Amino acid sequence: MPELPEVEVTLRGISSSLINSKIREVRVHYPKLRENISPEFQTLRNMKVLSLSRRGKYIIIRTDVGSILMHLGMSGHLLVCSQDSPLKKHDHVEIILDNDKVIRFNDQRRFGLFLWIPEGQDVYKNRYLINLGYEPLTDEFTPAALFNALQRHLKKPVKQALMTNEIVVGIGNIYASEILFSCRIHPLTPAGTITISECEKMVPVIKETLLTSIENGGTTIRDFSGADGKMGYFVQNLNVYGKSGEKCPVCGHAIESIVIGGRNTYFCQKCQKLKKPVN
DNA sequence: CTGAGCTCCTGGGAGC
DNA sequence: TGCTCCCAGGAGCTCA
Repeated sequence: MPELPEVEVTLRGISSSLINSKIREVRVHYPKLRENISPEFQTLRNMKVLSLSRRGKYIIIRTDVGSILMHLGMSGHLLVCSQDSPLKKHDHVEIILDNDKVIRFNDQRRFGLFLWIPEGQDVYKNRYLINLGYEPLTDEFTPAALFNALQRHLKKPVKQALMTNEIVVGIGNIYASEILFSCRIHPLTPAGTITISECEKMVPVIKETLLTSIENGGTTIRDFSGADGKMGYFVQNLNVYGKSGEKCPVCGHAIESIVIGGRNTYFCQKCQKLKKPVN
């Protein structure tokens, strides 16, 4: 479910409740997620929340005694509610605050991650974060940076390369299709043949696509919602994702879908021509 | 080193 | 109506 915009929307949604408050306790109802939730969580009491940040699709809540590292997986979301509201199915973890609010982590498919990193350990050196690539919304993510990163994955289809977190973080299956459509680049184009001028086109499109989606509250397909339970509206801005057989908004040709790396990929054959191999 | 494929899990929808 | 099969927005891991 969540790609970078959905995680950012979630982060913004929980931040006002968390900042300047204390986590009274963390209640774990079902520990078996992607990784077993550490029993240490149950022993934590009255932690002061210092900051909230995001790295790729990971959310980091830093407190005075350590950090919580979270990932929403494919179906996870965080919901802020009052402490007396009833638990829902798949509410696996509750972060109980000292301000009458509670943040609930709900994850139907249990691919989410909930890790405790004690104070003294560098969160960013955690094995989940250490190899992550460029943060797309920062100034370091430039056309040259993208070009160089793609050169390390010569044969990989560019669509798969965009989804590789060691290159750039936060772009999942939906936005990868959308970004390539906006850039008129065929998703099967080998990453190594992407030119610097194509990177000059792609980088601003990546930033703009993600930012626009954040402004629209993310993309809701099936069950994504922000921390307030509201749906995201970026789905109305989608051009090709999930629209096979429908008309391309630019040329009217039918949108096609193919499977790349096991994932459905949507594109317009006419607008996104595959380049002829050099030689 | 790279890429392909498998894996964790539940639920919704299609097809019979 | 009910069963089975397939698919889904992630990403780490293993193996060739």
